[in-house]
Amino acid sequence: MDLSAANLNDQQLQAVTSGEENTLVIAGAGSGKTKVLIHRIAYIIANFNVMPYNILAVTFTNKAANEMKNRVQEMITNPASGIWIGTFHGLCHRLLRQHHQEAGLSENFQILDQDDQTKLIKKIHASMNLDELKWPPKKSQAYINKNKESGLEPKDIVCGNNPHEKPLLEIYKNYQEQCKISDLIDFAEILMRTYKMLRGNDELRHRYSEKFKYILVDEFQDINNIQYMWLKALAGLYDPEKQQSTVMAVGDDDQSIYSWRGAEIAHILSFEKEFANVATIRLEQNYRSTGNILAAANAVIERNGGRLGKSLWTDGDKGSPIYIYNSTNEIDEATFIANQVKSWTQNGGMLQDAAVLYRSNAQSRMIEEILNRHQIAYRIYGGLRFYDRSEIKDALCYMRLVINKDDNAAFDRVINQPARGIGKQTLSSIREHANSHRISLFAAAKALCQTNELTNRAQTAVTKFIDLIANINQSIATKTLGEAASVIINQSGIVDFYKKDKKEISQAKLENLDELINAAQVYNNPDDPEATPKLADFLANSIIGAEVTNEKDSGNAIDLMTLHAAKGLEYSLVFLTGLEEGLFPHKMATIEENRLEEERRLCYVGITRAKQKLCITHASTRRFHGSENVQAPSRFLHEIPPELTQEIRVKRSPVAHNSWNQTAQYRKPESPRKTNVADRGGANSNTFRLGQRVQHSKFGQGTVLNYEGDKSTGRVQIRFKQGEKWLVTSFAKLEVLN
DNA sequence: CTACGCGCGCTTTTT
DNA sequence: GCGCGCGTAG
Repeated sequence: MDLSAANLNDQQLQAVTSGEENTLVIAGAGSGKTKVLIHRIAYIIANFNVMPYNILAVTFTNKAANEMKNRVQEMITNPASGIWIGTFHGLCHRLLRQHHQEAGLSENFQILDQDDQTKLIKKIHASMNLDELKWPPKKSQAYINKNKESGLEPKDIVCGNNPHEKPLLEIYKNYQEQCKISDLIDFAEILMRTYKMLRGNDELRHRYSEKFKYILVDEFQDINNIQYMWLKALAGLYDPEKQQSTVMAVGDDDQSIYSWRGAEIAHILSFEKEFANVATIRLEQNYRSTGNILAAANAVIERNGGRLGKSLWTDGDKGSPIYIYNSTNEIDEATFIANQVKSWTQNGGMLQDAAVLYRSNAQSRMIEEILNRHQIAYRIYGGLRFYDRSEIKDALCYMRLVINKDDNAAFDRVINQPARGIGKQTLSSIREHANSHRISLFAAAKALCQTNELTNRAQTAVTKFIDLIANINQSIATKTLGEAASVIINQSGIVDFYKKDKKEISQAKLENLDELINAAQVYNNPDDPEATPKLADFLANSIIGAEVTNEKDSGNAIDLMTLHAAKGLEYSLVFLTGLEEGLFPHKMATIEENRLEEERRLCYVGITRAKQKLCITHASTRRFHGSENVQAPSRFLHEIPPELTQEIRVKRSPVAHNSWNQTAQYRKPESPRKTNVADRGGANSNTFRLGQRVQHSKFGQGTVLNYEGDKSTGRVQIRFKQGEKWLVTSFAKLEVLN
């Protein structure tokens, strides 16, 4: 295979062409790790006399998996379809579907997402009469997931009479029972069950470890216990007498930011110890950022202890200094960003080459508001996913119920959506009957109707619902997936429900439902593209296989996102905001040293997103949870050598906190993507006049006292009953009354 | 059943 | 300050 065209540096080449030994690639930010991974795959196929189906490549996100699939496809001439490329969850799910019997699941098992899981746990708490204050459902959820991530089922846990754990274990048991009744498995269970299936089934384990002669794992620093054990099982480590797979683990200990999700960097060390003959290669040459940015990143991350050790370098220029701006408050911070973005675009920069990063989502509000005010288009990256929208989840739950009437989570969600007269009382009778007979809610509902144990009205409504599901089930029997989706969505009543409502939002929901039908029509099982698409696969895929859509058209807009969401991305211009003690590093993380180190890694991730220009901001005061706080600069700011930085001071008219009301006129965007809509006010003239009467959706009627600018760009002061407010007219939705 | 009002809590969230 | 979840009123 000719690699000369690939332009690999020595270390990259060494990784790509390593032989049959296991390899650990410590890949710094921007060091070309995806390039190494895909060239490695092509190299294996060309040089090791194996077929694509002998290769397994694992990632964490669907986005990464899809990117790898596409790039591999481009590189190799014989079709890559045989390669298993996917996320841990996607690949495990594929194994479970293929071997559902061995895994103890039925053919159409479905997946309980995080939301469903929380709801189910709450129901269990209620049925156990637990005090929600003493036993927060969140704690139970964490307990269950943590144990599953360690591979512990309830039967594996010994807690004796420990009063702190005993009820949790009881909840875990009940939860598992409920999942079993409903034929549902949660995210953690996908992994645990696959691992247990492989561990407990020698024939199956041998088959797959022989199949996957080469295994590649991306983002290895994020791997959790069960994922690591799964890898060991597939690589043949539990079968020392057999030939073992060749594993390449690629990761960056400095970018481990998901320990709170169970990721453990220690697995990198375990990998070096437990796998035979591990060669470690470091990719330290950075092709992304300027010298100053890398120097800052290195200086910050050096403060962490216990690193594997790595120092990024570039043969490019130092570039501009790292700009630091100390704002008076968060309004000033956002205004500064808006102005900087303006001069960036005025100097020929593109909006989509810029990003604003923040530690927590709440910080985006003010930035959105000011960007709106300045007519700068932005997108929130990592907002609500298509499949998380309520109408879509409702539709999916109808589909789930149609293929499996025992799916309690689905039953719960749609039994009275749209409202069909089945109230709390009726539901609790159903639930009680289901719990005492250990049957599903659907079965319980049916039983209660047959024995006339409900009020007449309730019985009629419940019977109607049961018949509805049965009828739909019948009518889709011979239909294609797309037709079935359409039938289910239309007959369920959700379409009529939204059609009756003339609000804009309902219209959008109807469009989303159409889009879902569309998705069903074009769906093909990525694991088995030849097969006739099945509803069960489509449903599962919508939960674990769907890429987090950040809307089709990226358009010319600046990206706003959390630091966590930024991992893996790069921008010419990056604003790193809110570098203040308590916010970043976050207060909750400053108590323990290891959590502080994770915050520092997060900072490292943030800095290394920037290609050319990095702008760090911190506010002297910031409004939080409703009150104003004095903010000290983040310790991370002091960790950047001053010679790399340049403090920015701007001439500005003082922006006092209350000079205009910063929240009253804020309206939450309905879509993750948001571009500016100028002049949403309902009036026809483009200016206000003093004394004009106006109507505001929240504050009621008021009188215009003062105004600045016109309706599309300005703001207006209005006296309402509850006081005087400055509102930004482009989004205050004011109606002129006279 | 829906609409409103009150109280609580509040980091990040690949699947 | 805002959203949510729960409780009560209509």
